[in-house]
Amino acid sequence: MNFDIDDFLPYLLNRAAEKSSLGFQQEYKSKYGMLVTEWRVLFHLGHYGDMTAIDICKKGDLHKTKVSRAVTGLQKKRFLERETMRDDKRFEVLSLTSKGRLVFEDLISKARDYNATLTAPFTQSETDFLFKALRRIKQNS
Amino acid sequence: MNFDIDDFLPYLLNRAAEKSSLGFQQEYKSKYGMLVTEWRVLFHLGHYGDMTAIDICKKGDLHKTKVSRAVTGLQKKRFLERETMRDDKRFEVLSLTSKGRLVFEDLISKARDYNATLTAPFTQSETDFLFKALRRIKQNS
DNA sequence: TGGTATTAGTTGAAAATGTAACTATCAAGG
DNA sequence: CCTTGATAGTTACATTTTCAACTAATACCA
Repeated sequence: MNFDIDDFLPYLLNRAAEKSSLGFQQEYKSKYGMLVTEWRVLFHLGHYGDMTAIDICKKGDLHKTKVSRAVTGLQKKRFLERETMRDDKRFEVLSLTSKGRLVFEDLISKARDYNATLTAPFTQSETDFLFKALRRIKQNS
Repeated sequence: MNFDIDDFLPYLLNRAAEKSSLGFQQEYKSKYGMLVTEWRVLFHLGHYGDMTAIDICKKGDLHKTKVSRAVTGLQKKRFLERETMRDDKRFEVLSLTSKGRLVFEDLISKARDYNATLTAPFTQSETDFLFKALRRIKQNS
């Protein structure tokens, strides 16, 4: 077995991830001045509704310091607001502002298009398998 | 279409990549004190034989500053040596030392095992497709 | 030959990330 | 109550990464 660079899954995954991220980066970066983690946090809030930071950490495999900083950044941009929970003051509920929601709507539609472009070379069942396999790798590892 | 977090390919790829990298990290990190990029450079040299830094950049999608620093690190560990090319003094040929080669042999066999574990849930043809698809995504993006 | 543009590789500063320690709040048990 | 231990979130510091500028060598071309 000729074990090539592209045969080592973690490395191949990493390169595919980086390359595929590049094309979408300009959408949130140059247009809205956002960092990756900020876009991810916005994604969560837009998609799942109000959440606490720790919810986003768990759901998105993100470290809490990253989320903490992203939340600060999004707040500075007036994309979200935070409110301490009354019954447990350790928690802060994060919610998008109307401005933040507009940005989310714009980006999510771009994301859909971009996703479609990425999966265009594959049939529907191939795409389904690809996603299923990646989720499995993500969970098992 | 319910566009979930796990349905956005760049993000899913990123998470799969990070998770799958974790398990292998200890092999080169705790055992040999290497960084990811150092392991990747070692991988290239061990697999393809002597190369210049720029060759590794192109082949491995690595930025030249990363490679430059990784080469310095590997040299300090006495895993590789560099020699300026006589006919074009801008280039340096990088070659593994015998010590470096031993480390490579150790790690490459671990990498093979680890790869097998990761792909264990899939059939051979599923695995083949997965790799083919990832290479395609890497190239197309 | 001489001037300009490229290319290989390095370095320094700024930005981002990871780690660990920290504050504030709450829960549980005596 | 009061202590101990957990949890949400922030902050400080060290490590990495990124970006741009730099050196040294070569290529191109008038």
